[in-house]
Amino acid sequence: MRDLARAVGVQSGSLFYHFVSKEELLRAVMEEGIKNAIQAAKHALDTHDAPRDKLLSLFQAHLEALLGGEYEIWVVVLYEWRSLSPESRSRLVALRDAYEALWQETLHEAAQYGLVPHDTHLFRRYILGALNWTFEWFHTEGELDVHALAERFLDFALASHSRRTDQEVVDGL
Amino acid sequence: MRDLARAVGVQSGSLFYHFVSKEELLRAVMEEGIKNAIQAAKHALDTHDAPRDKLLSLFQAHLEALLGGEYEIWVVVLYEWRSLSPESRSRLVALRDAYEALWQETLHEAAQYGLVPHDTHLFRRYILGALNWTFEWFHTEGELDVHALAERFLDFALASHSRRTDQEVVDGL
DNA sequence: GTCTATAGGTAGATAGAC
DNA sequence: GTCTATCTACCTATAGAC
Repeated sequence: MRDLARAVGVQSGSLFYHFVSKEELLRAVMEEGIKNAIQAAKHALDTHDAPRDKLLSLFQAHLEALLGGEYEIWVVVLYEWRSLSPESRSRLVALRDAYEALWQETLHEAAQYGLVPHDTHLFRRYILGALNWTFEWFHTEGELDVHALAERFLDFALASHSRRTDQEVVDGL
Repeated sequence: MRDLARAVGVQSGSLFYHFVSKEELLRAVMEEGIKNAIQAAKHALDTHDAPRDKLLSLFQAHLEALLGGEYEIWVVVLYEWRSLSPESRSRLVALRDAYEALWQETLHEAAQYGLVPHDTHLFRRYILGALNWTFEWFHTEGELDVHALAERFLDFALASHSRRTDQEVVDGL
């Protein structure tokens, strides 16, 4: 709390006028991060139509949020769940579920076009794991840019399917 | 430190006879975890020959270590790097690199057989991200067992390549 | 090697002046 | 809304007896 107070230029006690406790402040930060991610994902989906384009834009929105510079927000959104009370956690779980529902929907549609495996529930966890873990190593790779990374990871994810011809996809193979 | 002391049945001060500081204890725990993972991975690789079998056994060894019950070790190995001094971190980075080198080697061989993409460096980060993130959700999925999960994730990873015929693989396509 | 006791420091949070 | 001042509790680590 003292570090945060210094960062915004007030005394540590002053923060408790705005947040009743340290945990409430943590929850507020995490909540804002997830809400922003939801908005970014919705915008990405709204501006694309083809299933593969939707998927790529989701990959890009996710990685841009995570790696785009707001390190401090994401380090807590990713790793401070264990510091929350059950009540705070519940509120955030609801938001996270809303975010993952956007993925679920998009993956479900993609699966119907043969782009991804049909077990979209497990595949979603697989993909989001690969994406979230970039937070641990991306900053050490100077040469790679976020958009390029999204495309490479989408290639990895679609591998089997994207190699099939368009006609095969139409045929439902 | 008091919690740990209570868990082993001594007073908190007694722990400092065995470890000069809290950080040294943390480092020792993390080090043991990674060393065990390296041994498990080496054993897995030693007992399999075919590239796909080696890969599957690596997936299984990784997930068994991570999800097999030693929750307390892995929560620190995965998430307490930021608590270490640069010196402690360096020692652990060396160990982690040794572990990842085993993956790199295995993936390189698999790529030569057309099982995985040729950019094994990025693909390794992609796969290990998906695997490590299971730590966040696996315990909530009562029905799934670790070995089955390894197979499903390997399917996701190999998708494109495993669908090709054996002859195509031999031909190097 | 473990104990008791405690030093020295920091944490979250509060009270009341302004 | 922010300040100063401080309370209470906790933390890592140490000293010296056994």
